[in-house]
Amino acid sequence: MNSLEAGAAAQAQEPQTPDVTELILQDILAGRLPPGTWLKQIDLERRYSCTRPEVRRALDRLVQKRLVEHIPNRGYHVHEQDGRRAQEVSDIRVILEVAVSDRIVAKASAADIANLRVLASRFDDLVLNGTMLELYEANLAFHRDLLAIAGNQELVELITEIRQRTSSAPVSQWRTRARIEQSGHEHQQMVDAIEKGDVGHLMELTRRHILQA
Amino acid sequence: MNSLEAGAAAQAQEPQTPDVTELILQDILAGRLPPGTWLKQIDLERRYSCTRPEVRRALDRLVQKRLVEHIPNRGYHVHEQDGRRAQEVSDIRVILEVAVSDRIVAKASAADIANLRVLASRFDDLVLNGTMLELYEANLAFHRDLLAIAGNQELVELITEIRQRTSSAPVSQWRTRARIEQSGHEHQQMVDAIEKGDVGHLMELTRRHILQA
DNA sequence: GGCGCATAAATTGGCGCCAATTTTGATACC
DNA sequence: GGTATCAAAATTGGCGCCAATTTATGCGCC
Repeated sequence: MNSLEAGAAAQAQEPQTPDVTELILQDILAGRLPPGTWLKQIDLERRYSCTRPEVRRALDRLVQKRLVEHIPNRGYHVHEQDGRRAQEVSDIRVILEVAVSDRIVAKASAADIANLRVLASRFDDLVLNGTMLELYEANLAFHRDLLAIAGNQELVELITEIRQRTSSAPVSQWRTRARIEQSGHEHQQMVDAIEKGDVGHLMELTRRHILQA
Repeated sequence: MNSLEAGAAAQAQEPQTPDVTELILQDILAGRLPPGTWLKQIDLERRYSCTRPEVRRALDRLVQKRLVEHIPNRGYHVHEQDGRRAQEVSDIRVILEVAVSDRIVAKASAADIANLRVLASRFDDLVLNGTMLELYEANLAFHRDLLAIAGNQELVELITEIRQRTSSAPVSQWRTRARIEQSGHEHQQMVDAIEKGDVGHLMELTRRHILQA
């Protein structure tokens, strides 16, 4: 009788109402809507087969997320990538993820480690047989589950949010294939460090991984 | 010709369009709309003398900020305070603010220190002659400017956001007048530590200040 | 007298229209 | 030929209405 989908991830995908906000966000993240693109309401309306109010609500939410910029009586456009902001977000990520390294090592169960290995392997597989977006999502999934071990749910949500805030073109964040493979290797090393209980090593790995990812 | 108010704080107050979202947020923070209160669109429409779409946009934004909860076909209500979440947010604050203590000490100029002393004094004055909300804002202002010294603008915004996320009733966060006076005293001590260049002391003061504030 | 049901009231939420502003294009003038 | 001005087209954004769902109320029934 009563609905029980409080969150947004009840099912993997909702074919009924895929939520326009999420669709536009995916297109921005995938690089299909490059920074600077003007988001005309008419175009979006047609592109996503939705109504005007839905488009407007989605745009307003994306403005709140700082992903698009709104200029009154002019329109909405995809926010230009800000080098300084990206650097600042990386710094924040380093501080937080390094700081909870000890909790991760302390709390990680055998099941947690096994799960991380699966996610790390999935990332490695997608290096060869996957799109950039799939790679991006696999990377996100690994880091989400890694952080979740620390036990601070709010922290997981927070970092997911701020990662979206800057990475307007996550596709271009890994420049070379060599760098991607390196990232995958670092994931494995991080899990190794957790298994061995080497907090210091995990901290250093995390720091370098985030700063040059 | 062209507008230059990119942000939202061009002037101290905008008598033209005070933005309903901000008004509702203030009322929630001030405790005038306690947790659990149902926010009927009709009531808000009349209370803030605005139109239906404005109310709806404001509610949607507050849902994004996690301050109100939305139940489809039922309505919006002020989010109940979650003890676990509040604890987690405090933990995050401790990690971040302690982590940038060294940068604050390193970068603080004489002007910065003078400014912090003014803000700390203002807080102390308001302990005697101010409302709880004024006190709350003065406290926020002190911590904002303190963090700003570290040079990471994104960090300042982030902490401002997550502080709003939980403190549905900031009025009740300081239980006794003695605790408030203690907070004011701690502000002064933190500025002293910065002036002396004592990073370790600032870190310890910050940690305690946040955890029991 | 208590419980269940049907009807009515209220509230939410989707949708479209029209005014205000801006941009673009053409025309006339220097 | 370039520039300023004016008009037309396009886009944004405010506003209200009406259907769908839920909640409250009163009536009949057990």
